[in-house]
Amino acid sequence: MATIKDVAEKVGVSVTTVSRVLNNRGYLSEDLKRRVHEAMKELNYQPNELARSLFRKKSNIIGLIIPDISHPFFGEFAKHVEEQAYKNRYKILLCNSQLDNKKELDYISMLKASQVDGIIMGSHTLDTEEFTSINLPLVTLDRQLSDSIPYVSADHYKGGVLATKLLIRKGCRKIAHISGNLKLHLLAKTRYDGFMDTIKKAGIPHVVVETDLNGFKYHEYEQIVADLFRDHPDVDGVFASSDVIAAQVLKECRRLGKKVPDDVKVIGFDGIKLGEFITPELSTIQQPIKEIAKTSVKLLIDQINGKEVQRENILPVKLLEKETT
Amino acid sequence: MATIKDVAEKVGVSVTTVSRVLNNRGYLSEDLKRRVHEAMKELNYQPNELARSLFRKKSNIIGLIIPDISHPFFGEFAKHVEEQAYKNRYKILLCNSQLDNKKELDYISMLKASQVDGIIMGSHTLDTEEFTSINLPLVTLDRQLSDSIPYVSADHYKGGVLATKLLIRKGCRKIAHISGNLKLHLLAKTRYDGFMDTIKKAGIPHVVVETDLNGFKYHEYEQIVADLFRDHPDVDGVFASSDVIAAQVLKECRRLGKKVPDDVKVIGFDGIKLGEFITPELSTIQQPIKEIAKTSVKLLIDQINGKEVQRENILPVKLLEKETT
DNA sequence: ATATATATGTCAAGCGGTTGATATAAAAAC
DNA sequence: GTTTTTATATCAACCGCTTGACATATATAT
Repeated sequence: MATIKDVAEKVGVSVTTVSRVLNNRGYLSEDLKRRVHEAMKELNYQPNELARSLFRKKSNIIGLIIPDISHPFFGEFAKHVEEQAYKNRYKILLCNSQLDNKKELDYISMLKASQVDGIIMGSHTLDTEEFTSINLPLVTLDRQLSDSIPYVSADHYKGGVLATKLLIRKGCRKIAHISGNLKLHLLAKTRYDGFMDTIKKAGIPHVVVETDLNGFKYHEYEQIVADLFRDHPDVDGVFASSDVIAAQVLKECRRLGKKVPDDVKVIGFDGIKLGEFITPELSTIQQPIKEIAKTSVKLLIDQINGKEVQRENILPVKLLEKETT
Repeated sequence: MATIKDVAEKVGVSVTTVSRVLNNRGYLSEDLKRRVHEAMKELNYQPNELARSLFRKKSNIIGLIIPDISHPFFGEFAKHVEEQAYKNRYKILLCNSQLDNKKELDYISMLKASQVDGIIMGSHTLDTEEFTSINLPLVTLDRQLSDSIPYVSADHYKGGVLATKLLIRKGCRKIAHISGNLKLHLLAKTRYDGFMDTIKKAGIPHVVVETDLNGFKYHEYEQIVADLFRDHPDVDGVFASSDVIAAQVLKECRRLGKKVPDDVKVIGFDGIKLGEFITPELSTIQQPIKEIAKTSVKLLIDQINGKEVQRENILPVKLLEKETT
C-alpha cells in the first residue's frame, strides 16, 4: 500500500503539503492540487484510516450490539441502522451477543479498545452499573437504564392495549398472551402491562405464558405454544409478542384443526416484512423499525458531536389488521 | 482514556516495560507483572487497538459485504460469519450494499482504507477486473471470479435437479421455475441449469420467470407470481429460487383458491429457519448456511495467515420434503 | 518605504502503541 | 577471576497521518 510519503516523493513536496491537499487546509494552488491528486491516482493511494483515526481520536465507527442478527426484527433494524450510518459516513461494527452475558461484556470492551465513537445497545443482559462505566456515547434500544442514557423504543404499552382491545372487540372469550421474557427489564415488557390493564378492565379470562431467556431459539416456541393449547384448549384469542411466535401459533392451530380466525384469533407484534408472506396474513402491531433505527443513529451521532439529546424517545406503533383476527 | 504512558508513570517504569508486560515479551519478574496489571485495573486501562493495528499492520477486522442483512438467508449467513470470526478474535465490519454498484465500490474502498485484513463478498454487482485490483485476501460467496479468488457456494445445480425431480416424481404436468436474476453471474444461476437439464430430459412442459435486479424488494415478488399464474393457469408445480418467493407462491395459491399440494406443488430454496413457520410447511432445498459461513471465514483467515487455500468450495445441499409437495 | 494580507511550503512534535538494539547487574559456568 | 548466561529495564525509531509554528516570497495597502 502506498503511503502519503510515496505520494510526497512522487510529487516532490513534503508529506505535510500532501496532507494539506488531502484535508484542504491552508492555501493550495490549483496546480499543486492537481499534481498531488494525479500522483494519488497513479499510486492508487488511499489514506490509512487507522492512522487518521489515531490522530483525530475519532474512528467514525459505531458499535452495534444486538442479540441475533438473523432474527427478522433485528435484521431489519440493523439494515436501517447501517443505512443511516452510511449516510453519515460512519461504519458499523457488528456484534451479535446471542444474549450471552459474557459475550456482551467482551464485545463492549472490544468496542472500547477499538475506539468506536459510540455504541447502539440492543442486547441487554447487563446491569445498570456495568453500563455507566462504559463512558462512551450510548443509545439503548428498548431499555431504560440510567438518567443519562437516551433510549429509543416503540410504544409497547400502547401496542399491548391495541392488540388486546382488538381481540376483545372481535369477541374473544379467553385470551392468551405469549410474552417475551419479563426478567430482561426491557420496555417490551410494557406490552404485557398493556395487555393486563386492558384485559382486567374488561374482565375477560386470560392466561399469560413467558418465553425463556435463551434468546430466540425458535424450537422453544413450538413447545410453549403446544403447551398453551394443551393446558388451555378453550383459548380463542392469542396476542403473541412477536410475529415469529404468532406464526408458530398459526402452525399449531392448523395442527390442532382450529380455524383462524374463526376458532382462534391471532395477533402478533413487530410488523416484520416477512410477516406479509404468512398465510393467512397476520394481524400485527407494527413497530416503526426504520424510524427507531433512524432515531437511534441520530441520537448517537448527536451525542458524539457533543449535543444534548432527549432521553426518552418513544415512537408510535400501528395496528395492522389483516386476516388472522 | 488512560494510555500506556499513564500506566508506566503510575508503576514508575518506562512505557516499553509496560508494553512488554502487555505482550509478554522478554523476561519479566512476576512482581513486575503484578504491579503493572494492578495499575491497569486501577486506571481502567485498555490498549488502543488503533495504535496497535497501525504498528502491526493488522487490524483483526474482516469486511462483510452482503446485499441485504434483513434478508433471512443473509441474516443467517452473517450470524454464522460473526460467530466464527468472534471465535478467531476477528471483528466484523458490516456492509449492506443493497446491490447498489456504487455503494459496493464505495464500501470496498472504505474497507481498504480501514485496513481490514480481508473481505467476504456476498454481493456481486462488480466486474472481475474491479476485483483483481482489491489486492486483499478475499472470499466470494456464490460467485466464481478469477482463478486466484476462492469461492464458497452450495451445490446449486444439484439443488435444482433435486427440486425438479421431486416435482416430476410427484406427478406435476407443467412446472414453473421462478429464478433469481440470471444476469448477476452467480453460481445460484446453476439452479436454473439443473432445472432445465432435468425438465428437458423428462420432456415436461415448463416455464421460467426471472426476478429483477433490484435486490430483494419483496413487493416485486407479488407481481411476478401473480403474472405467472395469470399467464399459465395450468401450472401445477413451482420451483422457487428462494423460500421467501415460495411463500409468496403459497399466498397467491390461497388467493386463487388453489390447494397446496393437491392442485399445485411448491418447493423453495435456501432452507431458512423461518421457513419452518410457514403453513403448510414448505418443502425446500436446504443450503448448509452455517457450513458456508464457516468455510468462508476459514478460507479468509487462512489467506490472511499466508496459507494456500482451495479455490473451489462447493457444499452439499439437502432436500427437505415437507407438506407443500 | 513600510506594514499587511495573501500564497506556498517545511519542520518537528505528537496520536498510542511496539520492538530491535543496548545497558546493567546478578547468577552460573569455566 | 573471567566469561557466559539469565534477568530486568530503557532508548529511540517507527507505524501513517495531522497540525501548530515558522519561513519565505509576492501582491496590496498605507
